[in-house]
Amino acid sequence: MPELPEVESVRRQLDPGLSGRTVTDAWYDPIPAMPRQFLDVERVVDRKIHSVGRRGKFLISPLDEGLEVVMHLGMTGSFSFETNDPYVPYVRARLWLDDDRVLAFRDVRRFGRMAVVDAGRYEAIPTLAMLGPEPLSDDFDPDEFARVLARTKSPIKPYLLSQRPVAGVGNIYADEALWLARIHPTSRRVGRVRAHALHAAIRTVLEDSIDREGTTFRDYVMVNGDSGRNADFLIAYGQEGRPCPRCTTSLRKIVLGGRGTTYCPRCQRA
DNA sequence: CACGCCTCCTGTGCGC
DNA sequence: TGCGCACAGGAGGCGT
Repeated sequence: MPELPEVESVRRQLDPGLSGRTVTDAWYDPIPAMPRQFLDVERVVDRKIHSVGRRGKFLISPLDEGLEVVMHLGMTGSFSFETNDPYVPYVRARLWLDDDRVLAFRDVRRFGRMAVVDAGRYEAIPTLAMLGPEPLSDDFDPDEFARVLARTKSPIKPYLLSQRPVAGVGNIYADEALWLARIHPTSRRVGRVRAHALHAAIRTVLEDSIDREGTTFRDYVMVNGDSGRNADFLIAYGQEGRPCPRCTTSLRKIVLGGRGTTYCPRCQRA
């Protein structure tokens, strides 16, 4: 569930707590079944964290010595600074800091990831290596977006989820943006005009959600434990059977690329 | 080589 | 009440 607005909200709380801190020790839960969940994490020890940045859904922190730590929340990941609470289940990794605080990475489903890499070397993280432009930056250009969409034969929604045409859009905001731009999720031909509408819609739904600190259904919380406030504002995602706010047609749910997909069959034309 | 499908993981909620 | 199963959806990998 963490998509760009949720990761950005986490980043904003993580940055002041981690910037300038040196990691004094690191631990992670070694899972034979998922050997790639943690990659070279021990290299973070004795390194100073300069800042906490973000690309798409990835948190990226520059360290000393030309290193970076790359973190991904997966489906259920969350960060917190440990307190004296008796027992917090599903903590998969901990970083001890030089101000005596301990950063805990909690992740029920183990889809999250943490890796230390040479800065900018993302061969071990293919989605990051192929990541599309940052949607809220000038790198996300409407005309270029239209050209990229024109080149693919994939249905638009699964293509958005690939992170290649634009970074950070997941299942929730794909449904929201497609609804706003009036594009059918299975559409294989998105022309220039609709590409421009989708470009604007993606920015709108992401910015609005960031303003509300993300969408919480169950697992997503920020570093301070608070939930995001965007769930009450969703129009399409999870709203199957409710009337479309534009045309009152009942919203329909289908499975597309293995993902639940909700849209308005009347105003989102194929 | 782009694309579509399966898999990883675990808790939840539903139908029977 | 209990059981079994579909479902949730991030990204990685593999077959076509």
